[in-house]
Amino acid sequence: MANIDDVAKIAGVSKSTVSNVFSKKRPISKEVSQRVLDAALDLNYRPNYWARSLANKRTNIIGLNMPGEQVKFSQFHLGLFNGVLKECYSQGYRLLVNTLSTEFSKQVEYVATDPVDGDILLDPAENDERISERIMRKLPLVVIGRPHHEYESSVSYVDNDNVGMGQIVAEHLLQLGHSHILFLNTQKERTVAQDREQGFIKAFQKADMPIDPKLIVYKDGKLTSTTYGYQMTKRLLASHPQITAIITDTDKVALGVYQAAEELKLRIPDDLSVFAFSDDSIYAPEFKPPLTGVRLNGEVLGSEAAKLLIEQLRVPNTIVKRILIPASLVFRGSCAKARTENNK
Amino acid sequence: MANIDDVAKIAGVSKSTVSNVFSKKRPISKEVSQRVLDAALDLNYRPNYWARSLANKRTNIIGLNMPGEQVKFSQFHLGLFNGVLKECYSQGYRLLVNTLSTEFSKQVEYVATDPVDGDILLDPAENDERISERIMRKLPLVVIGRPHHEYESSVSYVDNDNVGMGQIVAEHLLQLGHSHILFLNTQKERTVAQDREQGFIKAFQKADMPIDPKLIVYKDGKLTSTTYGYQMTKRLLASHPQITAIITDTDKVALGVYQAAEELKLRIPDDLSVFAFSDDSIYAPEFKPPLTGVRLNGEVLGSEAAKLLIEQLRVPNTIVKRILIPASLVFRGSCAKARTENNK
DNA sequence: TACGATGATAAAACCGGTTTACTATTAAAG
DNA sequence: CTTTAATAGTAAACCGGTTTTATCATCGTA
Repeated sequence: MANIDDVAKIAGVSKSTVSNVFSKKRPISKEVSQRVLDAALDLNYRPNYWARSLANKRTNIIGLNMPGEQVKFSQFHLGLFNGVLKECYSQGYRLLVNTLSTEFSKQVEYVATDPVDGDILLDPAENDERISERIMRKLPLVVIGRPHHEYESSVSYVDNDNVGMGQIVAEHLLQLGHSHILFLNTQKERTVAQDREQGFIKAFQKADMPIDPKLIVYKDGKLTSTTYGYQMTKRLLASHPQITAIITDTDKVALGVYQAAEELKLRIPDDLSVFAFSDDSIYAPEFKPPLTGVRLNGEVLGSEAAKLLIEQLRVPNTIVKRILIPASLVFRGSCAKARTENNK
Repeated sequence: MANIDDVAKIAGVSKSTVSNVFSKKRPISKEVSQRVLDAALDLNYRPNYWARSLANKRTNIIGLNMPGEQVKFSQFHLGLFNGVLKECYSQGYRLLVNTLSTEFSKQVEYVATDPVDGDILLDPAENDERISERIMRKLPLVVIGRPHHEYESSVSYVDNDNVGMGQIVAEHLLQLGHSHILFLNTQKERTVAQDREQGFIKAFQKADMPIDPKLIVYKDGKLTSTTYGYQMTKRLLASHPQITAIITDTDKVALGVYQAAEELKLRIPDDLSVFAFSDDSIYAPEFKPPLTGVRLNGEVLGSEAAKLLIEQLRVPNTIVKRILIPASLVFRGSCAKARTENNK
């Protein structure tokens, strides 16, 4: 492959002139410019991306980083991904999807700086090494989802309005007359769990209704989602027969609820209303009855995150920002008015 | 950021020794190694990705390239994407998604070589510049989908077994007693159209049945898929009332067929069987009746493509390969036995 | 005519690694 | 006790760009 020296020689100019013709960092006279471009065309020359990045200390690539072993993209990620790409596309950035196995990235011969100008991080966890590492290295960073307290004020992030969502959902069910609502929350450590719960409680307080703390349960990380939904539904309905509605984290959990309900001969939604956060799955409409949930705007989340990051790259030292994306309910038929004493 | 010279100085060795400790290209004694690693840890040093790439002429990044303006990933792409990522993950490659707007990539200041070791190309087109360009530059390349004749024998590719699929579908319908089958094919220029048609015809020949060429129609690029399905169904059913089954390209086309059928008061599947290639959409199960189609193994397609490419990168001058992924029918209820004269 | 200012190009240093060619040391072989 | 071979490490060149500094011609102005 031809390099910048070859072009310089053919065009009869110095390499710095060729460089400036391509990078446009300094004006080069029309005639010389043309001579250089002609020579480049002749030799089929293009500036080398790596050499340029090395000298520029910029790559025009942003990274999308998902936690180690989890490589599966879901429907929600698809939207997110489309959002990020849309933004990259229009602003001239490439996207590097980074899901190297830890096995690889720990080996000495693979240790290296990341080949990106900045990163979008998914699913932040408590004491997330990925975050602390990037802060230490001063790498521009935007997190999708709320990071834990330790980083919350030092890192820009974009998140669903989980508090708001929790509240809206609870209010909706309260208005339908449900007063004993089982909340099958996700793992306690995750920030989503805490946020949704907070909204849930807020709705009860606003309505001046008492909350039974036993009706908020958390997923055990070891259980599969469906098993979790199934087991908890059976257990809690046995101990708390007053329950008329269940809020689940995902539709997979809801599937377990449906199974339990069938065994218990409870009709949905007549005897039991079921609600699921995240409308992201392709299965939601296939439930019988179709599952009511919220629409997570993955695409908006993605594009906002990308915008935020690119802004950081363009204008260094931008302040830390938080963006909350509101979500809307999607009514499908798995929620109904609470059964009253007479039709019980 | 600390660089290799800093580390060398602290550890009291030359930079080439540091380089060899990290790249492991030459053995360095245990003690010196340790001294270097300690110094690196102290300085929080990591080898610079771009400097390394420049010297090595390898990036360990593979590119996923979609045609210019089309940035939307669909359900099918999702599977494909998961397949590619799975392979990257286990083989230590990063994935660069490349969807820069042409507006950007044509500007002189953005012209550059691609920062990848090789590319996976989606949706090859006739006279595809992306292909010819990469062949010229000798960039390793794997195409997903069958490229046109000009490149077919010079480029490795992975594709669905469209010929086989066309044949299986036609055979299935023939066995159900349909003899007048309308084939709403996609644009004539696309290789998928040609392949599926070939399989379709093969099935008829094998069954020794005549084909009415008027019953194979092609999509006009300007129409939306649904309009295409709707208009063609109305037109062809009017001129050829013997038609008892319709094969469509996608479920969007099928939706148009369903609409037309409803207007014509034809019941599906009793009066009219409908089949759709590609099960990739989330809508297929939501049709009434649910749509019968084929399962495209996007994930397999993706992982096979990635494997092929990585093999090319590891072993230069590997021969050109073609991989066909078989697809399987998914029966859902939109196809039935052909109506016979008596129940017509 | 001489002066500083301006603009275009060139020469050389630099970005941060890898690699080649060479030297010094030690071990094994004859 | 040499000779040969293998091992460990280094200096310098190199990968292909960018950038700083220097050079030189041209121009307006005093």
